[in-house]
Amino acid sequence: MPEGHTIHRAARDHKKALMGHRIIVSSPQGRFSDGAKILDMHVCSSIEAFGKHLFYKFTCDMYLHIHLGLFGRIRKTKAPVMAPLGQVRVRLVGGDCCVDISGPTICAVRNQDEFDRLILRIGPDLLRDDADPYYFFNRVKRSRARIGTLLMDQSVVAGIGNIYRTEILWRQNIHPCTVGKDLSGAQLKKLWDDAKVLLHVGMQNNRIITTSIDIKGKNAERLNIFNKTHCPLCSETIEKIEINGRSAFFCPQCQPIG
DNA sequence: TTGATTGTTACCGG
DNA sequence: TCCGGTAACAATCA
Repeated sequence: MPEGHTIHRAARDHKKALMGHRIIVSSPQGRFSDGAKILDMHVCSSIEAFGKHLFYKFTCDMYLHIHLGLFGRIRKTKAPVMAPLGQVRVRLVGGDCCVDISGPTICAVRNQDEFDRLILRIGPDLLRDDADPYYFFNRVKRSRARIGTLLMDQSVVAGIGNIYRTEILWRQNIHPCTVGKDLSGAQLKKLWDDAKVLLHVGMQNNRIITTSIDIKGKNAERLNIFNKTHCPLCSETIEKIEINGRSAFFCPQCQPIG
């Protein structure tokens, strides 16, 4: 479910609902009792997203670190608090808000030092104002890896997942197997700018939208070629390949190998 | 029951 | 040192 926009959206929403409140952190299924005990009843002082990582900071100077992985979900509900739905690992209750987190691959309590080291590993985040595009350009230009691999490497650029990878490369007419070194500065600048726009659109709408078709229609197509059979531009048959174990799609006509 | 899935890390071999 | 492949982990749905 989550690419970068999901996490940043959650951070924004949860800030309004949880910050400044005393928070009860619990593990309804008893699957994360260590974190729950440490953070019980402290005030939430900030919530921030870095790429796909989410950090809730508490006044006891500890962070709750969440990464949803492939299957994780965040559900926010209003009081009264209901029985948890599915395998809820952590529940945050404060103000009139209840946040349930299920299926995360990372769900841990961090101190300041651990937080600082984690942040260093994360590349420029397309959804953060402080993101440095030149770091991304340089990493790609020096690399012999395929751009399809590099876009998913969160130390190169943070926030892009499997669906955005396919869609962004199609929009820029770049074959996913093109080697990083072979891309021009102009191509990389367009790639960065487009990715940034798409992630912001995703955050606004709370869903991935990469088509320019009217997004208000309920049945409007929201993706161009991901999981599709034909290219919406040239009608060519879309090809499916695996890159680093994940499916990638491309149009052989619109995305010639560079 | 099986397979697929909007993710990441560790480890190994070339 | 870089890059690709594999396994492991997570939860849900068709």
